[in-house]
Amino acid sequence: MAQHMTKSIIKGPYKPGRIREQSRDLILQAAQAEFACHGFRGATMQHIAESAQVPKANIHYYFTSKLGLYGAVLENTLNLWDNVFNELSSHDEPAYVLSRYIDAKIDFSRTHPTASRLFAKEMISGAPHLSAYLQQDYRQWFKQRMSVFESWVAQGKMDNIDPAHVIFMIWASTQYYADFEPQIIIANDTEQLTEQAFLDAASSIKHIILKGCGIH
Amino acid sequence: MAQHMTKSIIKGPYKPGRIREQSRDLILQAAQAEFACHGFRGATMQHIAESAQVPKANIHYYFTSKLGLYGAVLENTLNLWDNVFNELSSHDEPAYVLSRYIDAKIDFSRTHPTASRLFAKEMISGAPHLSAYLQQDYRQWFKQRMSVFESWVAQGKMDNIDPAHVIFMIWASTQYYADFEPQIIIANDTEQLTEQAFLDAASSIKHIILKGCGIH
DNA sequence: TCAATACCTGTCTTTTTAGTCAACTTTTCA
DNA sequence: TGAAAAGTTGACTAAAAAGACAGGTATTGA
Repeated sequence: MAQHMTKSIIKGPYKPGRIREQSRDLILQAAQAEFACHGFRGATMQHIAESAQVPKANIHYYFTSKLGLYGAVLENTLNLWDNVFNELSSHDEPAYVLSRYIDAKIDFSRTHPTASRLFAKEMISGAPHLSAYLQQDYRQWFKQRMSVFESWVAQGKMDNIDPAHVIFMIWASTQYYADFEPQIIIANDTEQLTEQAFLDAASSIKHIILKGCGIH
Repeated sequence: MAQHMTKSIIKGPYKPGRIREQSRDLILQAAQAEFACHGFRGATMQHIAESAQVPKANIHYYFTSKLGLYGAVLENTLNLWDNVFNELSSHDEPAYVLSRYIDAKIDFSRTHPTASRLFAKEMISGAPHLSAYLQQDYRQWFKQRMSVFESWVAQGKMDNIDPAHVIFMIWASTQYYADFEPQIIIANDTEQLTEQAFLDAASSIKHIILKGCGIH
């Protein structure tokens, strides 16, 4: 019992499923980095195992296969996206809504660069594992936001621009700072991107998007 | 001799190096598609061989190794970029220069989507095979264009925005239509992107960038 | 405390992969 | 035209890959 208590203090109180959750998270995190860097085919279970510092067989205890692990990583990452997506809510003032959305997207690029890269890799490969998501949640979200933009155009609150291109521009510009980091680092003559660099980027993007769309 | 002539008519006149060039191009094209879709590690020589419809051993006759082939593909693709890069030339009228550049970039996304994706994949992986290029040609090009923008700002021809972010926004927005095609296709409720769709995208991007930067 | 359950991992198998090589055919040019 | 050079390829090797599995240890709750 004394032994158990000692371990308890170190590892935290016993709880069923606690170890499972902990181990899964550890593996998922290592897998996300590996898949983001090398894509599904280029990633290896051995590398993921080494990165997570667990034996390869342990990964197969928690995940059925490489594809199953990849699916779990994608699902895990999709939940993160959702929060940022919902930031672009319905509101009367386009300037307020778009500003907040751009800030949230840039912040996501800074705090979750591997998540951004994972999706970029998947998209570039033709999104073979995301078709269900794209057809469902994403499509619905996109249509809703489109109608919000259209109402703004109708109310004369912004220029008559196809909202789809505005949304694409915001996504492209904000994700660029996560996905194309090496290019930006070299252009900026720096070692790594500071938080201030991201804030400056957000500021420039907001200026160009808002003014460019005729939003006051 | 008659046999030779017959073949000559079909295959074209004999020329030293002709076969070499033809076979290399065939393989390079198949390799570009494979690397663009699956990345360096995820690509397999077997798939490239099948796609190019040559035996795998033939690839190794023309290219030293998988890495050598990848290097050749990258080099081949870099030359394409250069042409588009140089489109952003020095000129007195920012509206003219940026419009032409955005048009050229969007056209590149439409006509060379795999080239765009290849670079995107390489960048997302941390650009391990492009450091030499980034440190040399790219860095130099970037600095030159930056000074052009700065002179425009000094002359009051555009708003006082960090030019780096403007360039990044243009790149991000134009490449998005090649790299994130699946997302755009689903958002647009279409089967594939038409030339008109690219022209519309260019039009919207030009509107937002020019107006957003205060360029008349 | 003691089954029962959950968790862990070294070792093995099978498949896939990059790359080699020697025998072969086609092309070239003097 | 014929010998040298260039191009072609089926069959092979060695390494790396995903995954299976049995025999272990740790955790849990009654």
